[in-house]
Amino acid sequence: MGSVGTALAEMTMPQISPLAGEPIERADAERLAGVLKALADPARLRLLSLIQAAPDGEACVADLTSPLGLSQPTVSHHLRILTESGLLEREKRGVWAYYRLVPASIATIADLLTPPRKRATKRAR
Amino acid sequence: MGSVGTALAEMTMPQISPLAGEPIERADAERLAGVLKALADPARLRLLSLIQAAPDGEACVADLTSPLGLSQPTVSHHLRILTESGLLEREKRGVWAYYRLVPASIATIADLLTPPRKRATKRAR
DNA sequence: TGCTGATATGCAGGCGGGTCGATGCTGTTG
DNA sequence: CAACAGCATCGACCCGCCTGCATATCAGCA
Repeated sequence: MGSVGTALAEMTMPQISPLAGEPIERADAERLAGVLKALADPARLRLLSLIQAAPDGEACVADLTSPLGLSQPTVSHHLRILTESGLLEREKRGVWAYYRLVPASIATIADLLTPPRKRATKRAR
Repeated sequence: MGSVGTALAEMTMPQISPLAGEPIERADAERLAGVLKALADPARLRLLSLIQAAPDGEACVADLTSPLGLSQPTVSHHLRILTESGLLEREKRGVWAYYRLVPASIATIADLLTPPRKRATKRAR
């Protein structure tokens, strides 16, 4: 396991909003940008949308290639990026790999992007 | 003026959420991805953060180059992208160009990314 | 055991984007 | 009017990413 691409969905979800209080630092900006980069792709947005709208809120790769019009390796690639960003979770049942949303992650991003109008931003310290 | 890069901040703000209801279409995905691409950059996130934290909620280019550690043309480039995405607005006073946030735009993005947990999402059909 | 099907990975091509230096433009100042 | 300062644009370089093809891996099945 000396390689690089395994189990990194840990430090992905940032905590500091760029829209509340003092300017964010470089490291926080890069982490938030990383998750936003995962979102900022039409194919991946459609993947999230397709999975969310799937019968049980889950879908496997074969169900997604046709609606997207992309090849199977490309779809796997996008699903991998979304999973490593913490936006999707993967469960392998038999030969199929089922992907489903992680609502908390997306909610966190939405929260960070919400200006301090209605959210309290928890400035309680 | 037959060029391409002028006054495009019109069809930028999307309306359809990828996380509520039926799958989004390709065009909507591309528009939302466009705005997210504008956000998905550390320098631009820090720019938004710096402007938001500025004394009157506004800042000019010269105030932003030093904290970012980027050259003035690069900062102008990022500000241009943010402005064309509808996230910033520009007001030129004399020689200075003052940029400020457009909270409604960012709130729209945050709203589209909010899963139908707390938001009503208008599932009325 | 050997085969088929579903998924992941390697590799390569092509395009878009971030960055900087140089330059042009405009408004201010002496 | 001349010099200067702030900002935008241009051209260029380089890196990362999206995509597909080929291939490897793994589970189920005859």
